Amino acid sequence: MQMRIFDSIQKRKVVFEPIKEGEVSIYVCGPTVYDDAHLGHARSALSFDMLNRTLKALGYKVTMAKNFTDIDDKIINKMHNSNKSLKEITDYYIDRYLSEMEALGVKRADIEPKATESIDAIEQMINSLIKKGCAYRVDNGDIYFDTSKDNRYGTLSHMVNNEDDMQSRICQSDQKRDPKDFALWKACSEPEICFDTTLGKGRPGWHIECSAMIEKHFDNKGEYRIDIHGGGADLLFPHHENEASQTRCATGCEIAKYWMHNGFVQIDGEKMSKSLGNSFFLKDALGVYGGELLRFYLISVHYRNDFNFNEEDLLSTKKRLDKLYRLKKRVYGIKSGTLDSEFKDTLLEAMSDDLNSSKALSVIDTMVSVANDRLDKEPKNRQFKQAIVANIEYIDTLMGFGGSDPFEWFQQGISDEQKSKINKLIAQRGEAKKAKDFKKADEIREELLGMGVQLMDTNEGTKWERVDR
RNA sequence: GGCGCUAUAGCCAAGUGGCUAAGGCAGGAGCCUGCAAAGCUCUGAUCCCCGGUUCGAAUCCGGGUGGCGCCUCCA
Repeated sequence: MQMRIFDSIQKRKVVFEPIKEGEVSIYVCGPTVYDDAHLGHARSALSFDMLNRTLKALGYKVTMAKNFTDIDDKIINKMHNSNKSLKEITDYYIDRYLSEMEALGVKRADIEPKATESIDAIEQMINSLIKKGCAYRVDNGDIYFDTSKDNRYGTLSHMVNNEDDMQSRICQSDQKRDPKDFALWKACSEPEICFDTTLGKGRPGWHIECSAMIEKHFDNKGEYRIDIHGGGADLLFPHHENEASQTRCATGCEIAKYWMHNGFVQIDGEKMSKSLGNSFFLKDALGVYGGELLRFYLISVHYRNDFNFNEEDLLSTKKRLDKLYRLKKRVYGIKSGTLDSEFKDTLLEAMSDDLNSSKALSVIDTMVSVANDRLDKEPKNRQFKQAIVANIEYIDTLMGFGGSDPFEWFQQGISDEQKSKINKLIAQRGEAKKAKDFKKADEIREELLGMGVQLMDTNEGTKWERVDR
């Protein structure tokens, strides 16, 4: 089975062909750690987590890098406003980011470089750019990249720059030779945020870190440095354009063979922003809905499309995931058996087609439906039950959901004390039912429903789930 | 102003030239059940509008209209 991905540069789906047979190198732009992660960070992380899992499932040896930008104007502002050190701020947000990503089931990257720990590579790359005449220093000590030296600048994003228009946007005091030029190195003197290097005292610009980190951590020496470079759709220009240009000028190589960009997240049809006051922090959403549901919801839309986050949709999507867990309850305690190869192939094929997670979910829906039907007809077919267990395990591995305990899933947020009360009432109802006192049995059922507990009489006895109304 | 994305049933959402346009939620009918719930079965779309290309288009091209994004820090 081959992997097909949509390459942002060619603007079409292409068959993925790795630089090295059987291996894939991926670099994804990570967050600037000056604030809590929002749903957009989650979307990006999930998109490339799916890529990672799918490539691994196809048998590739994947090396994935995701950086942390831990030196930046916004962080420095926060430092000045909060009286905290740079490291206190960045450590705090890196920790939070990692634990929130874990809650979403995002696998850790193999390499997690930080800008402040890559100064050597950054310095080396800037020096090399200066040597080649692709960078220049201005009066205040800042160093800029000279975009005019790269005749392929703009070929990545296809941005045609309108000079007249650009004029209005640049700051008058800027000493750039061309509006498109960007800072590689910002001179400064504040000790905590400056690095003493052969470039002078200063700190790196944003774009250079990714190029430098890729040089540092990946060692392909051919035409391309890495296989796939990913990030949010907004990064295509100027960030990725600049990265590509720097690497091209410094090394003569292209930075990445393929580029992938995930779509945006909107909230109730509006762009997320603090000023709008819409709750978009991942921590808030995780607190209310939990990581697994959030993951399931966010991957229900193809990664390249924009995502409109909406609580109503999220809750109807939960019912879809519930169905998987009800099936899991039906095979509870059964040992895993042989995976249904047709199911596995169909699911993996959907994901191999440019991460068509929407289609993958529909493949799972069908598996659940077929399994329920057959379990109704053959309730004692142990081998079939074992296959279902294996199927669900495979879903967990490839898609990253379905791995929780099915009873816990439906009983989240209910204390042991409440549970014993519920069980007592269920037992009482059982007695009433046995005595054919249906009036009393129904009263108890109503009482439980009032407590948010829905009963289900099954062959294996009465089960219950928490219901949200 | 420049560049680009998008428009599929009440809602969410796949499909990008050709059998009956996936799947989920909501709704309706049935089976099952003491009754429910769950589960299963059945049930819904001339694919934004107008032209064009083609034997054939939701799918390609042109023009509208609506929504959105990037061009400034941004996932």
